[in-house]
Amino acid sequence: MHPTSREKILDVAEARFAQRGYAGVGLREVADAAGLGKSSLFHHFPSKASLYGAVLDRVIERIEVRMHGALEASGGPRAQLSAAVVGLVDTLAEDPPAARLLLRTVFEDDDLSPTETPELVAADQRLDRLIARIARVITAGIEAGVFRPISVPDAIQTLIGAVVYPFASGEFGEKLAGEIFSAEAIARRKREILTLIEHGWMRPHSQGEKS
Amino acid sequence: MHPTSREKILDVAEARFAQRGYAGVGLREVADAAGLGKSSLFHHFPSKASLYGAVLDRVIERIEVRMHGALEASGGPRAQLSAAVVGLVDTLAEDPPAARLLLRTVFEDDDLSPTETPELVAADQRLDRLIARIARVITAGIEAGVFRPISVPDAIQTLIGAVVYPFASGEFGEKLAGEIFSAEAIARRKREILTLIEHGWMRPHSQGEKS
DNA sequence: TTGCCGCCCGACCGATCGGTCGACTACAGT
DNA sequence: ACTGTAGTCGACCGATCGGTCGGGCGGCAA
Repeated sequence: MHPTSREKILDVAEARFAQRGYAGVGLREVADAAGLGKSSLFHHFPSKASLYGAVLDRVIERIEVRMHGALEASGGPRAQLSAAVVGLVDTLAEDPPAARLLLRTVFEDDDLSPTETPELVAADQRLDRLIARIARVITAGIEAGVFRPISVPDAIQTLIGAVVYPFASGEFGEKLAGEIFSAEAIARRKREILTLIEHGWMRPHSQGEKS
Repeated sequence: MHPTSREKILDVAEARFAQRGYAGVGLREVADAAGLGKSSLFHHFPSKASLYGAVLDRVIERIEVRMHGALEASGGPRAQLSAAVVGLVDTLAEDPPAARLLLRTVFEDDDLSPTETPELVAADQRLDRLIARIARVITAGIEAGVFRPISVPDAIQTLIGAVVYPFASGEFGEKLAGEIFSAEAIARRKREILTLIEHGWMRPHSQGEKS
């Protein structure tokens, strides 16, 4: 309802960090947008890096929650991976700044990685667990003969690039393909990825396979 | 041999902008790395935005040169698109900061787009022409029945995400898949994209098609 | 020799950066 | 009524930001 100040700060910080990047956003700007004085930010977060970490952790947590069910659901690796991709797309679509924030974070390995901010290492670990789970599903699919013997890390990189980037592409993407977050665009993205997985990674379908 | 000061500035600025982003890089840092005083930068570029634009334009120009031949070569759309992708991967591999710089630029639409820096609009136009050419090849492939009737803008977005992102993923990508710019990694990326295109976008191969 | 010009420099400008400090308010427990 | 505490604030800190200015230095033409 009335979001707490902390949540309000996280919301505006997420949008700003996604739009202008870590170095490009001033705490003054965040505070103003949250309706607070700059000093008040430091009562909720000890530093700028910590605020960024908290924002990032919250985003990754949302994705984790959404993909958890899909990855552990019954059904073969094929169904699990498809459901996970759909869940990821849905999460990114519901939280428009998320995709850009994630990719920007990957690019900031210099400014952010060496930092020992606890929120950042928490977010890192969360992401590692999530990726490990996806890798496990793909590996299982290969061993079961459902997937071609592809390189798992490269497949994950392709997945990230093909799923996350379009939702982070902003004005450029809109000039190319129209409204990014429209229902049709989201559906097109799911179809694009799913057919790519289907034809590119799966073996030609033989009857009686568990999907 | 002895690069001119202007080229030296462009080189170090490209690396720095890719690593830390537009807002994250100070001109002092660029000048020092180029072995110059900060004031000297302004004798070669009138502003920071102009320097960024010149860096970006040079990167896009390299890609344009490399892909031009592939896109206009004889052979069907299938061969043209494959050659173009290979050319893009090679260019990104030879100029490691390029991928990250390109994606970062896409994300900076706020700080950079409204700017009327001539170098930036030149880079923009260059990129537009390149994308239009790729779109034309894919469209031709669909009309010729070689490709499935896919959404061309979405296919291009997928291509950008799957080709460019992995080379921009830095430490994260290396933790996942090892050295990004090793010869093997580059070969794996080509294979990954090519098979994805082959199975995901092309119609099942019938004899006698011009490839 | 003179004068010009491309290149480089240190000093300086106002603005903004992340972060600190001390004080003030409102409410909780006792 | 007293005290502690969570939350907010404006003023202030040193550092750095992009950018300007005036002058120095070396080669080249007249």
